[in-house]
Amino acid sequence: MRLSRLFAPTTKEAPKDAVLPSHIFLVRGGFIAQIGSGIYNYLPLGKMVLDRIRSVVKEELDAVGNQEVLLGFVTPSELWKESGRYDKFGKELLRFKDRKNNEFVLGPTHEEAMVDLVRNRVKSYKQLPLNLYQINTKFRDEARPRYGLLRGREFIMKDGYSFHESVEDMQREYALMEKTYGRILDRLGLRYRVVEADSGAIGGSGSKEFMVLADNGEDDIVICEGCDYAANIEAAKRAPREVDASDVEMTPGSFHTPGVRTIEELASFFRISPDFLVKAVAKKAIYPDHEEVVLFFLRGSDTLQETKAATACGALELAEASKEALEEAGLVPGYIGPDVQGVQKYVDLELKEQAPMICGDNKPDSHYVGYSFKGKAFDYRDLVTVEAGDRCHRCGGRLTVTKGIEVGHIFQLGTRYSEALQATFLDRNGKAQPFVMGTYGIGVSRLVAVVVEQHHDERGCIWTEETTPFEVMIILSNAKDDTQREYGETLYAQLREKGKRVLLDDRNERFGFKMSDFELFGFPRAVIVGKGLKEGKVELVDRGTLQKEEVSADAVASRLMES
RNA sequence: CGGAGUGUAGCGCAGCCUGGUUAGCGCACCUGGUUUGGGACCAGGGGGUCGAAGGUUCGAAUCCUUUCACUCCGACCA
Repeated sequence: MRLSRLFAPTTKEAPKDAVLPSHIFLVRGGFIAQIGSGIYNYLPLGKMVLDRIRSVVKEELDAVGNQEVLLGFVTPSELWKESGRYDKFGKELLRFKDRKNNEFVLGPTHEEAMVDLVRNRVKSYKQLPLNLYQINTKFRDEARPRYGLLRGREFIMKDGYSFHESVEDMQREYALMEKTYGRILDRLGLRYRVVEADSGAIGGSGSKEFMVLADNGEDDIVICEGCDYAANIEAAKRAPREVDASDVEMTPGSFHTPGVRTIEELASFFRISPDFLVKAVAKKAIYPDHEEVVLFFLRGSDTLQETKAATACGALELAEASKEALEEAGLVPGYIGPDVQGVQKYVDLELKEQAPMICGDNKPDSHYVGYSFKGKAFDYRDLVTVEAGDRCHRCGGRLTVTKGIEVGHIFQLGTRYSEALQATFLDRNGKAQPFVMGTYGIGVSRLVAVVVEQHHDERGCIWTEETTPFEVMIILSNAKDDTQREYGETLYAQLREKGKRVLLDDRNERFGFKMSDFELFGFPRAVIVGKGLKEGKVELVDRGTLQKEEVSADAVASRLMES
């Protein structure tokens, strides 16, 4: 390709709302362009990167026996009603009607569609296992799209679904997918961690996320310094915090505490560590058909993890509970204690058997001192947010918290969808059984941004070998110089003949301009054809290090074929 | 979905408060020339329904109403 012919409009200025390097450089380098909120066009360079990532994904999946299909992007709402997700998915699901008034959705994920494809077509255990995937456009009407390709509304995802006759076989495939996803990310040149995850709305038992480590990540992940434990903060566990209660003495009873409502106020009022206080967190739990106030009790020094809390009470989501809602539920804000009646409540596991504690007394201006959880039958759940410095529940090592970007997610799905959609097969005994399923996703378009997020400098992108649109760029320092031009053309033809993906910058521009574009594009290396050519020399530039190396003009072609 | 902003040339912005001839600036673009190892210079040039609709007015980019889009903070987010 000649740069003079390539549609790659580079700019000096970034769009004013672009903050992340990936967003800035992809737009400035002419890889992508926004067409609507959270919707992007791919220009030739962006499309090349996308295709390279897509083919790495495809190669690795096909190598382990997965089969590619392509499902309709538009899905009849009927299927979503059948699975029960039509109501649950919320506003993210874009719904619309056709001319005949039939309802459709733009697929945000395709469990329903894939199960529908397989049901009544796969009828026997002899046809299992089966792992089908697609690489397709998805649409989620995100409340607030941002960060360029990282959180768009329209995006491209690889989503795979496997069908099995048993949980054991599904788990075998799940493990295989974990390995395969690792290989894909390795090939793309990304540093990542596999972390334990919350299964979320999609349902199912085990799930793991593939997190690319990046400062600008939206997810918090907990990593153990001592072993290989890693988890999304939403699912992270820790060893119970050690609390030394040996020299804490309390005489049980109510205590007048006017105006003391928060944990901080309470701690200074009693001159005691928040470890011995019981924090009551009230939330408005939103269910498909109603809303109600739910209480969560945890140690004063801990923070509620909302995802864990939502899972505990089975709510679709949790929202802030207003003071009025609390009072309506018969609660006394600021003075709520675990023995309160008439409200759904959960207590953190680490409070089990704890004593003595100070908690709300469920009446104004009063706390109860010397409270004991010993023998109390609450609904104990893991509710705390793990923090940096906590101890690993496996090895006791120190836990740290870092930022990551989710690029892959694998689920042990079970029979949730096959049952809902009545997708069954005949087992070895001739009995109808729902398929045991797994589901596996990779954010393909997100990976385009993620590669840049992890590989860039202040001048632009630095593509990895597997992701770069071109392996080498030939820069003619002065395109009007016949000697340079002839040499460059010959080298260009030579490399192309040998199958190299090469871009020739034949534009009549100044040297600095071309170098800046090269750095912005971020191809791994360039040959600079310039003044040294008279002495039979050209230069080889490495984009990563920006180091230049003088090479004999005759030898550069063979040098490039090595890399 | 709450709160706050912004829509003027491809991009970034000024002009609006205080209405008044032909709506400006930088970058980009086109032509000619000089340049050619780090985003050059000179000269000339093209490009705008001022987001849209309605209203006030002799007169609206500017004031008013409605509407649409985009952005930011938050909530939300397999």
